[in-house]
Amino acid sequence: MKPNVYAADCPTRRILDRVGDKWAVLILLLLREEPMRFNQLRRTIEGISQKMLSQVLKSLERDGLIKRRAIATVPVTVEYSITQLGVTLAGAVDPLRDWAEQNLKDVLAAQRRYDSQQKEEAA
Amino acid sequence: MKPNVYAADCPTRRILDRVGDKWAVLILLLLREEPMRFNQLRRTIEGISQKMLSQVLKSLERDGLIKRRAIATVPVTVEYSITQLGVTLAGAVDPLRDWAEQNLKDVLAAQRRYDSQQKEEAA
DNA sequence: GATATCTAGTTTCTATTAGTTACCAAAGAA
DNA sequence: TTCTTTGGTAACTAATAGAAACTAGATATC
Repeated sequence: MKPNVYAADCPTRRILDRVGDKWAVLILLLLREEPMRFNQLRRTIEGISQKMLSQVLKSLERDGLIKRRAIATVPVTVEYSITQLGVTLAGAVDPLRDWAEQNLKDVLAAQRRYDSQQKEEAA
Repeated sequence: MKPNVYAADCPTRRILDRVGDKWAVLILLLLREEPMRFNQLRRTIEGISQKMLSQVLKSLERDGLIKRRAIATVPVTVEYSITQLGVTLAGAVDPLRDWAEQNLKDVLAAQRRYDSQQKEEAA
């Protein structure tokens, strides 16, 4: 009864797409360390815009992976924290991050090989 | 000496982006099962266009994750197969796929909760 | 002989999405 | 008075994903 991950309508693929999100995983890993506020996240993640951050936080909350808590201070404080479900997903992402760190050199070397061969063929 | 995954120029993030690619992981998992030809892949992966398939195959080859082998038949046959490096990456993706399969129900439930609450607030 | 088929792509164009910039309200500080 | 802070939103633009048509070269069909 294995779901067919290659079919267009496979619900598992919807989740893989979600995880594939450029910023989502980064945010999840950060919030696993400690709860954080909106602008704190923005400053930590280089290159993310307010709009994207707001958007991704909303979708992560919708998926039940993080929690949003607004505190009535002035100006208002909004704290984001990871949920139990989010922690398990972050755990599943760890092997991937480890792989990236261990194999980065090999990938870069492969890219250089490929690029120099392409240049050769063009000449 | 931990790389800062949250910095814009972190090379590890380049790889996470790569893995985050919608089709790349799907193709990698397929080729781990058995080598496949271009149109065979296209038919198996529902919803992928020829352009995207061609593009993703090229970038996977560039990263040294798959191999391309053209056989001089008529019409020409091109076989794609996974490399050793690709196998290790696919292995790191497995926990993610397992997580998706196990927790899909919870995610969908969270989405329904969120959506109905939004509708309530709008009313 | 003209047309259709297979292969593995590329080209062109459009729709969607990602990202940038400017702006909002409310309150405190300079 | 203007500037800064909070956590966003609205409008706009750049980048990318995807749809559809086209390519080549040889073989099969009408």
